[in-house]
Amino acid sequence: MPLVTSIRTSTRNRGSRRTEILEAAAVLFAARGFHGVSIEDIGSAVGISGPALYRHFSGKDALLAEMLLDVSERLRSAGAQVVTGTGTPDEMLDTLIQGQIAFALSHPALITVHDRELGNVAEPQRRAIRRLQRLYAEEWVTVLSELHPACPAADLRAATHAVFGLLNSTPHSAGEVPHETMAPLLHRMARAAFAAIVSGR
Amino acid sequence: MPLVTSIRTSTRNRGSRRTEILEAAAVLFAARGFHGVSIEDIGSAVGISGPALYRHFSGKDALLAEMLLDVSERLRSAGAQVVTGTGTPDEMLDTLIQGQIAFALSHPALITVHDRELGNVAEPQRRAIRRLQRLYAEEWVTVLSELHPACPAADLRAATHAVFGLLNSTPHSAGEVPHETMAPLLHRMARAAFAAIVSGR
DNA sequence: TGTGGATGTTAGTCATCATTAACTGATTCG
DNA sequence: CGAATCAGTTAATGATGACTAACATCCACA
Repeated sequence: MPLVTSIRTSTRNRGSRRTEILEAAAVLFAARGFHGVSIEDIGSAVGISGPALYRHFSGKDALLAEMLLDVSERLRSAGAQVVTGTGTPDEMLDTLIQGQIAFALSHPALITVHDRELGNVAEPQRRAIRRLQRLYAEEWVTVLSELHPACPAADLRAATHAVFGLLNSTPHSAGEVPHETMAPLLHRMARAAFAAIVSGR
Repeated sequence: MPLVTSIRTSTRNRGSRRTEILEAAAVLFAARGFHGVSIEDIGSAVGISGPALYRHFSGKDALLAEMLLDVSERLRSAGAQVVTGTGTPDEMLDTLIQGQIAFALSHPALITVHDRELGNVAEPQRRAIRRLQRLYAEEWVTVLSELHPACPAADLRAATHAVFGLLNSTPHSAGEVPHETMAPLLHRMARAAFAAIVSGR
């Protein structure tokens, strides 16, 4: 019995509820972990209550899976666009870094959930998410390998994950520094970290 | 009815069971999150079953709290020793980085739990853990502020957390590269990242 | 020798939670 | 105007899980 009858006039607001739920769930999952959040919690965060979620998702697991799949896909496709496009490897790396920073700063909860909760996704979709994550990381590694041809790919992979850790730290140290300061700071640190890969003492 | 009667001869192995439990729990918490692990899971991981844990800890919450308190305390005290000792700021920073890397490489599960699960600790002890974490970070900031006197403390704090993210990434990208390669790589990247704090383009 | 404490065990208990059922009001569209 | 579909609601249901109770061993030691 929705007391507030739909304010939205027409077109039925396609999918807005789904994304609204996904966003609220991301914040809750980031704060308390997947198993620490109940269906009722998520529902009441968007003003509906409990089992109404099943009108939009087939279950809690499916909700998490879709969230992670969506994030992984967005990152990977943004990355692919960079690598496909024109530019020197150096410029590509800058663009990749900038994209990751922009995403981490604007969707901190999603980033947090993204690298914490994969273990709670069941096997059919787990593999798909892992694959997208791997593809995304491989794009970074490909660019890096042009800048450091002598460096073993395994090291480049490790360095990439380390820089992901650096860039994704924003959700944890959030609020203290404005984005306009944070973004260039992180960018410089990431560039410098990559430049230090070379094993020259 | 312990079929295997105590192999340990004497002195009752003070507290060995406690630490054994803490270590097993850390691995499980890191993999599936605090709420994703049951008391029964932890018990069977150390060969006892379920409620036997209550002979060692007053509850699941207390177990997590003690785990985080212990890690935070170990890191902070190691950090304090560095800062108190002699040496140039540059050397101190190297020592701090080295200590963090050594800890992250040898206790990946603890590091993971440490920066994920604070939100699941209740308020009396949450504050204590936060305090230790803050003190530890402040030690890094103090050293950094001698190297970058012109830089605002807030930026140094953000940079410190970013480097924590970089160094603590090891658990996620583990196994691919041997420690002997990983440790110096991370060290170089961390040093370079800190050197890039200076806002000079 | 036998008593007490430390450690376990198994069998409840009580809450919480994901999911399903049954039912209701609106909107759209023929 | 209906009838269908969408998007909610509240009330079960069934599992799981934290914690407690009652009971058993073993070891140290007086």
